[in-house]
Amino acid sequence: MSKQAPALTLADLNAGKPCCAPISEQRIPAETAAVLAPAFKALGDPVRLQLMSMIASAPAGEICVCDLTPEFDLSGPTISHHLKTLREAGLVDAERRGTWVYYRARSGIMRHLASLLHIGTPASV
Amino acid sequence: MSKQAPALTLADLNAGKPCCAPISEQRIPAETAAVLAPAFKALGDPVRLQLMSMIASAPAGEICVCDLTPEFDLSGPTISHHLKTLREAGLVDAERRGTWVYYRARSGIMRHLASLLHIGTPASV
DNA sequence: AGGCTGTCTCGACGTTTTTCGAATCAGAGA
DNA sequence: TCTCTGATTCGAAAAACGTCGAGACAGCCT
Repeated sequence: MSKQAPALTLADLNAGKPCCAPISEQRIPAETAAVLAPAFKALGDPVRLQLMSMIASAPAGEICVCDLTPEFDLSGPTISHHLKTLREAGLVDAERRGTWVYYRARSGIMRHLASLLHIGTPASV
Repeated sequence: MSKQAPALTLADLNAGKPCCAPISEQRIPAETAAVLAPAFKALGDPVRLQLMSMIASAPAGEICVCDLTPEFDLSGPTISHHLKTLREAGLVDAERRGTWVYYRARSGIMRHLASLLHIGTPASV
């Protein structure tokens, strides 16, 4: 699974605490930024953002690659590559069942990212 | 390659509605993804994520470039380039006052992005 | 077994991004 | 005016990225 050996991963961050301070309340240190940035980067492509949305909003909580691919004017390998990026960013999990592979969102991570971006009420800033 | 001028911008999206459905509740269409992705992409770099955090958490609600630059082992032009990226992504506003330029976060946009990522509270975590 | 289908890996390509130094622009002050 | 400082733009080079076709792998079904 881990091809590289980063000192810290997104999952580690999430495991440590239920959440984190929004970036508007506390300046994030360089190490934290290095761990978080790849997750945002993964969402920073229109295709991956759509994929993430399709996965996260799948009625069954998961969705087959075979349902994802035909929604784009892109080759199978390209979609597979984007899914791998999402996987390596820690945003989704994949599971093979027979011929098909199903993806599901890692909601804890998603919540983590949402909290980071959240800004309190304008007045409280 | 070079696409046509984007018919829609992040600011437009935000102006339309106070917020939007989280991607976990509703699959986002391609056009929306195309508008949103650049914002996440802008946050997808460790330097920019730190810059964003410093700007968003600035006590006065704004911060001078002269206070940002010395915090990194990067050249002035490089920091300036990242700030431009943040600006063009619609995440921050810049204002020149005399010799110095001040940046402030566009909290409406930030809230918008946070809401998008937010996942309700399904039984499974 | 053999073939078929769905998914992923590999190698390659053109494009985009990150970074720098040099040059330029904007304003303050002598 | 002329100079100094802060910030941005310009031009270039290396690295990373998005995309593809070809091939490999995994699990069905005759």
